[in-house]
Amino acid sequence: MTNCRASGSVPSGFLVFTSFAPVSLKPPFSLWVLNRRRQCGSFTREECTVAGLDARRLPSRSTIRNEKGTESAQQRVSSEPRGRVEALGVKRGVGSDSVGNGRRASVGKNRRSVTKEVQKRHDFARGGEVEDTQMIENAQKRNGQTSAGNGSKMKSNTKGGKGVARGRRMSEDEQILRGYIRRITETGRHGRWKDALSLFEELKSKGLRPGVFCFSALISAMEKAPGGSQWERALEVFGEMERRGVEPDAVTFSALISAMEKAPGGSQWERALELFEEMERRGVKPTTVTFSALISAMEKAPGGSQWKIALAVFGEMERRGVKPTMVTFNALISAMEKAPGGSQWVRALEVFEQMERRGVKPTTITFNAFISAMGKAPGESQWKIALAVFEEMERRGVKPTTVTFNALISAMGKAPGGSQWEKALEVFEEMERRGVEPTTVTFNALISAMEKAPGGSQWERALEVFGEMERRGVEPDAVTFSALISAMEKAPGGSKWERALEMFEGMERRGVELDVFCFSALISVMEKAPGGSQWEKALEVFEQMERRGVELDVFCFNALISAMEKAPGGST
DNA sequence: TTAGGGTTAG
Repeated sequence: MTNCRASGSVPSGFLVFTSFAPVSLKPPFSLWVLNRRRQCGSFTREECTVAGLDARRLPSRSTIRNEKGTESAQQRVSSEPRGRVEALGVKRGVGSDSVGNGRRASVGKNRRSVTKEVQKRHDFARGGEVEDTQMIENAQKRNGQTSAGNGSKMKSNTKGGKGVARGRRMSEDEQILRGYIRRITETGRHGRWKDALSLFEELKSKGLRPGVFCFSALISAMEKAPGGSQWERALEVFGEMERRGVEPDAVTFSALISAMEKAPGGSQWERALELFEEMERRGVKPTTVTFSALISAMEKAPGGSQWKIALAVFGEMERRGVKPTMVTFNALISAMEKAPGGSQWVRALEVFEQMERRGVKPTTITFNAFISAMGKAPGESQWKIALAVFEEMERRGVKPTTVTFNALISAMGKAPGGSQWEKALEVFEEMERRGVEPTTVTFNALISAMEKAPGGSQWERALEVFGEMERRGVEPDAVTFSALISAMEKAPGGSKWERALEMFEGMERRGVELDVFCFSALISVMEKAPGGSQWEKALEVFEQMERRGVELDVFCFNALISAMEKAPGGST
């Protein structure tokens, strides 16, 4: 990729990164995150603010105990956004025993607050190879037995619970149940959460009793629903699990935390932390996966990552001797990458170094996250480092993918003053030479790079890129159009507002969602119309946005204010 | 038989 080689001023080789001032990975709040309830009294308002929490809302441990001794985890975890879930209800065919109903049924009944006892049972359950019919467990509970010292391989019993069978034979029920679990997992992986729920209902209707594996699989299916849309239902499933007295394990909690991570519009990161705490209360030991999922939930917090907490979680993981893996480091780099304003790009670099020192091998995903972090550096993208990272990737034989090239194009596009738009095109050409398939995201990044070229000089090229996209049948989306409209705004000699309007109408024709980005861009286009502001049109656009119920933000107001300022004679 | 990581727009 000689075309994209960093210029002579770029330090070659990866050693350049060690020249940065070391940044400690041990944050001051590592303990705080995990024991925040116990310790909150000693924390400053600032610490709480940084963590996104209201100090006044942090109850003391004793308050929680006295409040309601029998309060269930489900209540604590999902008390707020319940309205919507209830309004939606659970799909047809789900009986009274279903996840949609009786969420509170566990309250005060089966809830055991003594975590040790729970853990014993938990250990027992995990120690046995199968427990999903719950029969063994239930029988044990009835008999008041515990798992102490029972390390033998337990096999599930037949229906009726006559004694515990030892040996390799699996009951028919159990085979059927395993089949269901496999299918729930499979449908879940394909995003078919409704099918997963139906299977769950079906197995119950056959008299099979779901256990921890089955519930975890179902929660995981909810977690994998497209767009993270079923995160609340994941909590509901957890509620049913509780109600049935099935003890969740580390896998259950990890899946739940992961569901919080994927919530649309940014993660439910506070709930993820609460789930983690609940896990602690019950004595369920978090694993590498749990911690990684938690870091990811911090990464995806709305409005930019909760990067400090992500570091704190990492620190806690270290303290406990839970070994971070490549996935953990990738999540941590991403959390640095998504810090508000791209402020933590140096830390992304530090995490990468840390990873290297530990002998954890970076993969394509690591490098992608890393390149992306360079592209987001505040003020000006660190495009030279991004290129150096790419070269290093090559040197190590780590294969770049579409995502790699997309991140690289974006980093070029964001170079100071839009100076690297040509390099963005070169990266694209290189991608083509290698037969790496460009996607909508690729073209969007490219259009955006053209839009940012100095003096709006490449507005026509932005249109050309769009034409190419069309020619290839790559579907444009809202991002494409808002970048295009912005390119029209920047044309030298005044915006091409008529073209922009055309694009906007094109969006509607194609059924592309009109979001606040494209409305704001269109308002700005009107403001910059040649010969003075088309302020009346700007106002019209704004009104249309309101009529359509598009959520307004600071950018669209700013755009409107700018347009009004230019109205002749101060008539508005 | 159950759990974790990467890309685009003002």
